[in-house]
Amino acid sequence: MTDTEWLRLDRQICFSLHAASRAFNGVYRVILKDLGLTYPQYLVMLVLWEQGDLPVKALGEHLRLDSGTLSPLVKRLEGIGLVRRERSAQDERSVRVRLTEEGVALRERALEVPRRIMGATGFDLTEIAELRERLDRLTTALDAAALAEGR
Amino acid sequence: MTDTEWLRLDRQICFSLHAASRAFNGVYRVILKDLGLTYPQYLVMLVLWEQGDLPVKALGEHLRLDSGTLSPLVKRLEGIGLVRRERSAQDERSVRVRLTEEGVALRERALEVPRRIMGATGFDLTEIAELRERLDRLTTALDAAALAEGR
DNA sequence: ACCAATTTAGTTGTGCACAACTTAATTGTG
DNA sequence: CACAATTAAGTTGTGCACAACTAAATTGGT
Repeated sequence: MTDTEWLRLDRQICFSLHAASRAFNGVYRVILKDLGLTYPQYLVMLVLWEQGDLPVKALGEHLRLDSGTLSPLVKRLEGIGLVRRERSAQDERSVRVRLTEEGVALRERALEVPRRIMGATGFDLTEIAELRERLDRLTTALDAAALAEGR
Repeated sequence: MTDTEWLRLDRQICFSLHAASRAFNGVYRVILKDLGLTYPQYLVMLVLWEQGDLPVKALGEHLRLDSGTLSPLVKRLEGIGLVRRERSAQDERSVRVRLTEEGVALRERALEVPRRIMGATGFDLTEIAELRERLDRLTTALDAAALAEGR
C-alpha cells in the first residue's frame, strides 16, 4: 500500500465516522426538537430517568463528561425547569441533580423517541446490537491508545 | 419489550455512538498535536492534499460542512500558514483555498498518522472496511430520515 | 436590458467538548 | 491538631457544528 493510499483510507475512515456521528446528531436534533432538548441534554435526562437523582460527579461518570461540559448543561436543564440542583448537606462540595415534576413528566413524551430513531436507522435490533458491540470495542481500544500515546 | 427497556436501549446506543465519536476525536487530538492540527482541520488538509486547491464550496461538499463551520476554520489554517484564500477572478463570489509550501510540506509529516490510528483501533483492514461500510449505510439512512422527519 | 431569484462566503448566536485553571470542602498523614 | 493532598464543582478560553441571517456577485426569465 502506498503512502497516498494510506492517506486516502484515513480520509475515508475519518469522514465516515465524523459523518455518521453528525448524521445521528442531526436525526436526534430533529426528533428532540419537540421535547425542547439537545442530544447531550437528552443523554443526561435518560440517565436521570434510569438512575434517579445523581450528583454531577456520578452523572459525569455515566456519560464520561467532565464538569466543564456538565455544569453549564445542567444549568440549562434547570433553566427550562426539568431539574433542580441541590448542594448536599453531608458533603458541601457535591451537587445533586434532581428531576422536577416536569422532568419526570417529560419521560412520557420521550418514550416514542427510541422507536422513531430505530425507524430512522433502518437497522433491526440485531444490527443495532452488532454495531453497538463494535463501537464499544472501538472506544475501549481508542481510550487505551489515547492513554498510551500520552494524552 | 417494555417502554423502560426501549429507553435503556436508546441510552446504550446513544452512549456508544457518542462515546466512540469522542474517543476517536481524542486519539486524533493526541496524534495530531504534533502537527498542530485539530481533527476537523486535518480532514480539510486531507481533502486538499488529495484533491488539490478547491473553492470553499467544493470543500464543504466533500466534507458536508457549511460555510458557517468552514469559513473560520479555513481562516485559522491561513493563520498558521498552511493555506491561502484567494478570491476567484472569474467569479468574485468564490474563494479558492490554496495550499502553501508549508501546507504541501506538512503532508510528509502526516503520512505516519493513518498507521498510528490503525494501531490505536486494534482493528485490521477488513474490520475497518466493514465498520466503514456500516457507518456509511447508517449515515445514508439517517440523512434520508432527517429529511423525511422534516429537518 | 432589467430585476428577481439564486449562489457563495461570511457573520452572529447558541450549545457542546475539552484543557487548564480556580474555589471550597474534605481527607489523610505526620 | 495542623496542613498538604485530594476531590467536586464551576469558570475561562478555544474550537467545532449548525441555524439563521447578511452581503455581494451571478444567473435567468421576460
